[in-house]
Amino acid sequence: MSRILVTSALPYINGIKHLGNLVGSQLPSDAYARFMRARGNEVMFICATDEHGTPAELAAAKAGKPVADFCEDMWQVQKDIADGFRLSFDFFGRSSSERNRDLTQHLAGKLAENGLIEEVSEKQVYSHADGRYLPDRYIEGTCPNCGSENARGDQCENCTKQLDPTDLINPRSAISGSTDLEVRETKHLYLKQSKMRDKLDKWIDSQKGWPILTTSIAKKWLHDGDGLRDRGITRDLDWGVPVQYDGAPWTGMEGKVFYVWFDAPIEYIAATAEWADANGLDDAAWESWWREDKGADDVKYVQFMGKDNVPFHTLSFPSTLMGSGEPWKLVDYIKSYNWLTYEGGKFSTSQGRGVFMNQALEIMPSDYWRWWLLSNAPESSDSDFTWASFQGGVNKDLADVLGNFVSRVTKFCRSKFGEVVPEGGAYGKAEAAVVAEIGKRLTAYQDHMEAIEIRKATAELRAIWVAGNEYLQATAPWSVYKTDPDAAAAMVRFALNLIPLYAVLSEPFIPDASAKMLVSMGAEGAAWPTDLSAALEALPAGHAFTVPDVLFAKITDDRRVELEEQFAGQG
RNA sequence: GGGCCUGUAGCUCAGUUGGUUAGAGCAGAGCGCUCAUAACGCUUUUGUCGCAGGUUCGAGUCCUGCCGGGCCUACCA
Repeated sequence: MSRILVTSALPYINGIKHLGNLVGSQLPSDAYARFMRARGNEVMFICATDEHGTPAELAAAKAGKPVADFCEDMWQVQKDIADGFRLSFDFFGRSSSERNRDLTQHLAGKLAENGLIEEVSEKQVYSHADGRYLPDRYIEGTCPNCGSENARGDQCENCTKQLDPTDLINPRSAISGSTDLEVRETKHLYLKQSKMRDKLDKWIDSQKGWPILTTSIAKKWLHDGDGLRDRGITRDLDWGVPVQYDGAPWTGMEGKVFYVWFDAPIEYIAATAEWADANGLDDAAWESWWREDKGADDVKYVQFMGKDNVPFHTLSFPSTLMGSGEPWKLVDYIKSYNWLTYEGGKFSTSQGRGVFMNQALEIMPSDYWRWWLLSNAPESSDSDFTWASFQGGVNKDLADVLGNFVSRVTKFCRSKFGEVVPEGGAYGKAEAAVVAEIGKRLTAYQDHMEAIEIRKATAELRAIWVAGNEYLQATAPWSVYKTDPDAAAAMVRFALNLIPLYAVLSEPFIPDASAKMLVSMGAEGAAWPTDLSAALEALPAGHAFTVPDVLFAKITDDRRVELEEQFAGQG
């Protein structure tokens, strides 16, 4: 048994996320966490909302709410959706928590003690009309390069040229449109990541088997140009972790907060502390997951995220933890995902294109989404969501292969023997062959899950389901029953026993259906099999069960067309 | 501009350190079964492995160039 710490990238607070965000971190991390728990490991699975930064303030303003209230409301919305998708977080925290404020300030203080924080004076654009400093991308104007009138302060989308806000001709605020802008001198703290470069480089080199996507992005940042650059970790905002606090070694930082990307990953730790608080545990409980001097030395820590998050998790966050000089647990494996596209294009919040998490739950059960998304996870490259593919995957895999298997076995038994596991006959060669086949598949399935090769794992799981149908077809108990009811009884008994096995093995992907299967078979306590033969005799003759309702209703062509139209968007 | 990823059957993808007739699922075709959500099983068609060179006894796998798709490029998160 191992102790495994799993974190999913934190969803940003400003709105409801779409399916691409779900499949890029929360869903695979959940399947992994569930699998690891099922195998008997001690798992701590953490997620939280990422609440700070300019977009949150603007979203709150748009909603006409104080930002703290807005975040509290949105946290609840996201929490409910996470529950709807059966995301089994041990704790779903908030980066605006007191725990995170304290920890962020603490780590910043340590970094300062170790000479890794530098005060830099820089020029920032201030908008009088908006009453705030504007991040580069919130300034728009005419591109000096191509003349496009909608260039942003960080880059012109038309000609892709990198820009500085001061390069723009006729700059205006993207928020209010105001041209009443002023360049002000303002001081900020920088994290001297450049001093950490060699250490980070060695650390990354020492990691085995990280996805290419993860290491190549990290290496690029480490070695591109002059190498890893220092990074500003404070902002002129109201909403965030204050830079000023008791004993802070900085003056002149009043009214500033830490940059959201500095405090967000720290929330992984803080959320674990929030978990301890919520469960009435002391600090030792969460420290045993995060402090190598307090029990975390045997923890395996796995992070899940979309590829956009990789630089922060491979470089910035490790810089923070290493630079503190304290024995914080560093990540052992970073699983990163590509993007999910929608019907060949991008998901678009502004154009209402694609499916968002709340909508998804309104139209289909979570198991359907979990299965399709995970069996098509963008692991090696971007993958495309289409309604046709979704319909095909759900109908074929879930309804036909698994659902119908359960249905045909239980209904056949009911009609010939009643709703009890039948007595008589004995397992023979055919059953041994299935045990051998499933045993081989199960090993492959487990290996793929250990390696976090989710798509491959789902393919093996599916093959395990198929083995049940093959068995029935080969042995044909409906025909054997006519001449040898005892032999047929043994076949049915074996097939019925496959159902709780399938339920247990499928739980990481389709927890609701899995639970239904166990309940209908009266096998709620079924555990992950260590001995397959024994597991397939777990339901003894005479054990009562109930024929379950249809586990997965199919998606009709009409419904699919309807959904295609409903989600086509305006764009 | 630079960097990374990617291009394998109609579709979605596997193909380990280069090694015998290139695989799976879906879709198509045929057969079988009739317990079941017209479900299941078996058999089966299709590939100049993006293009052009090169290395090698041998390349989908390595090298070079080109073409196509995607992503990143540090103040959105």
